[in-house]
Amino acid sequence: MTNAGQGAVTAAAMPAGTTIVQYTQGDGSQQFVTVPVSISPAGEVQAYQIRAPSSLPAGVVMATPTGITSPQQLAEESARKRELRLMKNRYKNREAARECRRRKKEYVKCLETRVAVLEQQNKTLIEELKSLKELYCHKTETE
DNA sequence: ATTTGAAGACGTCAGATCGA
DNA sequence: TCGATCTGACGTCTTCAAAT
Repeated sequence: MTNAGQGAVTAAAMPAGTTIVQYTQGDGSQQFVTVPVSISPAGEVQAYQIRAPSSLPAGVVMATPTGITSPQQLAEESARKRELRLMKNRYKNREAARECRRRKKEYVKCLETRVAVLEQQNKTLIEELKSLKELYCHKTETE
């Protein structure tokens, strides 16, 4: 594990040319993503350096390449970028879906509460109408 | 104890919407 | 126009009660 210093980020080397990047979110929770990198036999990250772009959420860092020249490397690099972007999208989407479901549940709960209140009001009004009718009938009978 | 079906939670993708 | 966000739809997994 190496610590990049920005937002408590750590990276663990994986066997198949990937690394697991651990990052801390704004709320302090830990998240993990796998990122393809080239690792030297000594376990050092060779083709990437760690930096923290402003477009990422607080605590998230992204690996960027250094010294890439050939078209093949460029293609690999864009594929890696695409993969990283998709991973980020998936993560955000996951969170958004959770939040969406939470809001939906809350909304349904609110509606149910409103239905209960309105049903109670309806009952009360029916009772009131009933007693007023009785009162009216009684009055007309005595006249 | 095992099986089965319903209900709920979750992750993912695609499309809609909105603000810069 | 483009990126970010929201949400509906779909498939999968888990849990739990009822049936066998």
